[in-house]
Formats: sequence, C-alpha cells, structure tokens
Amino acid sequence: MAEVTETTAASSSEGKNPAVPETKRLWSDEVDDEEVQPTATEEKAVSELNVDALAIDENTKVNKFLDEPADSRIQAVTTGDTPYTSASTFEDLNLSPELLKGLYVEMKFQKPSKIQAISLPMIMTPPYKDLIAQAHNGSGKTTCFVLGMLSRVDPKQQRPQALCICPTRELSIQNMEVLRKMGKYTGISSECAVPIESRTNNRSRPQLPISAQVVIGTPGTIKRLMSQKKLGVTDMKVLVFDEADHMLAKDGFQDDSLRIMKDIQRFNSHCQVLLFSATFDETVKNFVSKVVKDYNQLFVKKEDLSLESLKQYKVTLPDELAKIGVVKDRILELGENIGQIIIFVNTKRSASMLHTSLVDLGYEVTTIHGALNLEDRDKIVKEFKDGLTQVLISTDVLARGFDQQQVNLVINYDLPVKYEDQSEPHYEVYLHRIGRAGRFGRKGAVFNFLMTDHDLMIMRKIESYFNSPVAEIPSWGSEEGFKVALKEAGLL
DNA sequence: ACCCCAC
Repeated sequence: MAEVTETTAASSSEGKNPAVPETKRLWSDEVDDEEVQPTATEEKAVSELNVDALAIDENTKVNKFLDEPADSRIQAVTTGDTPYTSASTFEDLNLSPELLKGLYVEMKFQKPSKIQAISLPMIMTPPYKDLIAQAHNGSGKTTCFVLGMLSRVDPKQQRPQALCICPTRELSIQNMEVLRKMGKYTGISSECAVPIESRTNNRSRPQLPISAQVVIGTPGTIKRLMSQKKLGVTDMKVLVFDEADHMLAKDGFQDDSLRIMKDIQRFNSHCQVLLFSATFDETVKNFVSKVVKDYNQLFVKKEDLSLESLKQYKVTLPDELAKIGVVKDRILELGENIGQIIIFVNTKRSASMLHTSLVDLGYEVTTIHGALNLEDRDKIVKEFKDGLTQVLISTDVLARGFDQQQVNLVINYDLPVKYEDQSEPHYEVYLHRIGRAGRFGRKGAVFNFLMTDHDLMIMRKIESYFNSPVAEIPSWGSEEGFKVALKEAGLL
C-alpha cells in the first residue's frame, strides 16, 4: 500500500533539493550509451571507435581483461568430437548479411568479446549441443544468446522457434530491446511474454496464439501461455535460461524452469538448451549437470570473477542514522560528478524506509521493488535508463543483469545474506550486485556499509571467498576518506 | 527474504 505512493512522493520533491541545478541534467550524457565491445588490439580498430579518449582508455583495459588468456581464464570443456574454432571476427560465424549489419550498424560492435568468441561457435555449430556458460559480469553474455537465437531462427517459419526465460520482468524487457536492435534488419518477429497491467485489459479480450519467432519472458507468464496452448513449442529450436543458476535454484525458479523444459522436450527432443550466468555455485552446478545431457561448458574460477576495474570499499557505521547520513553527506552531496548510483537493500520495507528518509531530506531519489505496480516499475527503470534520475534504491529485483553503463557506484546499504542461514553471505548476489557498476570494463566503485559485528564477519567471508581484499574507508564522519576512495576508483 | 505466477 504505502509503496505505491513512492513515485509521487519522489516527483513531488522536485525542486526542493537545493543541490539540483535549474537546468535538467542528463546523468547519461558523459558517456556514449552504446554497448561498446572490446575492440581489436590493433590501433586501427581503436581509432575506428571514434569515441572520446576516456573510452579508448577503458577499451584498452577491456582488452587486457578479456583478451589476454592469462587474465581471462575461461575454462572450456567440450564433449564429443565436434571441433570448435574460436571466432576472432563476426564474419567467422557465417551469419546472414542482415544480422551482421545489425551487429555493426545498430550495436556498433567490432569483434566478439572473449566469451562470445568461444561460445558462439559452440551454439551455432551442429549438432547444436546444450551449453552451460559462465562469464564475468558485463562481458557480453546477452549478445551470445541473443545472437544464438537470431541465427537459428528460420525466417520462413512464422512460429515460435526460440524461447528465453529470465528471472524478472525488467530483464526480459531489456533482453528484448537488445534482440530487436540486433535483429533490426532480419525481419525476425519477437514478443515479450511478461505480466501486463492486470485488472484492465487482461480479462476483456482473449489472447491470440503467439506467432512471433522469438519469445522472451518470465516463468509464470510463459508457463501460463504454454498451458493455455497459446505458445506452441513443437518448432522450438533453442531454449535459453538467462541467469540460469537462479532459474534452476531451489529458492529460485527451479520448479517452473524444469516444467517448461520438460514440456518442450516432450514434443521436441532436439531443442538446444543454453544456460548463461556469471555465477554457478557448486550445488547448482551439480544439479544442472543432471538436467542437461551431452553439453559443452565454460566456467570461470570464483577467484577470477571479481572485476579488476571495480574498486571495492567497506565503511563501518554505528547505527542506521549514520548510514543515512553517509548516503546524504558523503555521497549525494559530492555525487554530482560520479554518474549514476544504485543503492541495494535487502527488503522492500528497507527500500521504502530509505526512500522516505532521503526524500524527506530533499533529495531526488527513486526506488524500485516488487511491491510497486508494474506501470511504476517500468517508469522508474525507464527514467533511470534515460538518465533522468541519478540515484536508484533497489531490492535484488535489479541485482542481476540490469545493464546501465552510466552506473559507476553501487552501494550495499545492506549486505546480501542467505535466507536459510543468515550467518552466510550470499556470494552470488554480492557478485551480481557489484556487477551493476563497471559494465564492459568501465571504472566503478562499490561501498559496503557495515553496522554490526555480524556485518563485519559477513564482509570478511566475502573477501576471502573471492580472494579480493576490500579497502576500508577509515572514518565515516569525515569527507576525506570517501573522496580519496572515489578518486582512487577514477570517479572524481 | 527476494524474484516469478495466480489458468
């Protein structure tokens, strides 16, 4: 109930904030908003990028991270005798001219990233084996499965041939936008299968069977469409699970995912299954290997998973009031130049409370969580993606996959812990959350707020699990430490 | 708890 009023509360606070200049500033205007792929190491490719010096510098880093074997360490395990050659260019993949044009003209890609170079031949080469693919946050996984789906669709068959299932409505919409952009010249049809505003138009008119060639959506809606025979699966060639570890986890969408997979396989034994995520913990890895048979796999060691371009910090705070004070005085007050910010909290209630506190103090922040109505969720995400808002408070609804390149700072206002065992950090959620900053090798910072001894212990475990020490900001009471940290991270 | 559905 209370949550629904949040958007209005936010917009009514406009102009109350003395720190906000009269002229509306776009928080995205400092960087190009295209997903710039890591370019070839040759001078030529870099100059062709035609972006500013900062971006070229960052792309060099991307190359260092993604293209040097010593740094990337993606381990590939293939089965059978199908030989796969890593694709050094998109031409190597025998794509249609229309699809290549989409990659170069619409997406402004130059060459495949590391994960794309390895996974795309595996996806596109007969006998189209299943694939479990792990790769770093922001390294271009979406392109792998979107291109995989587009390349395997037969344009002459006007029936669903590729299906992608995502954990949230927002991620489905985002993936659909990528697919439509990349497939712009192919004429391939697509449909987003996510819940729509309930009461009004749902019941009034019956839904027609889906004829789109590619369908992307959330488990509930997909399941419903399948059971109502509105989504035919007999011609399905590819089934993708984005954020696959969560889609197959017991406390994720395991039941729905297995049901969908089995329903497809009952009619169609040779549907290729693709599983993508930045994280696969041991439990899920074991389970997954029972679900898919005769599959190829790509894995990254957990110690290699932290992004090097991302600087992580922790700061110890005495109480809740100090936490809000630090957000206000140490970040929002000097944050005019640090790009967009996402503040993660553990509960919807916590999100609402922080939202109210900051709005009452006169700051323009927006908040998203699952209790908001769908219209508001869409609006808040769109405003943030359009660069109209700078600070977004979020539950884990946006922890995974959300791609906004201008996010330079992620704050763990609450540390992520496992629900079943609060003394255990949720390592995967931690990694996904911090991966919202530093997309595609860009610079970024993470601030972890620690309040209790329990928080200190959780943080220690996270540091040791990823073998990546997190620097301490010495005093929450002084501005200096935060400035130093943001400078160190390259944001000031 | 967080996310996804409610035929």
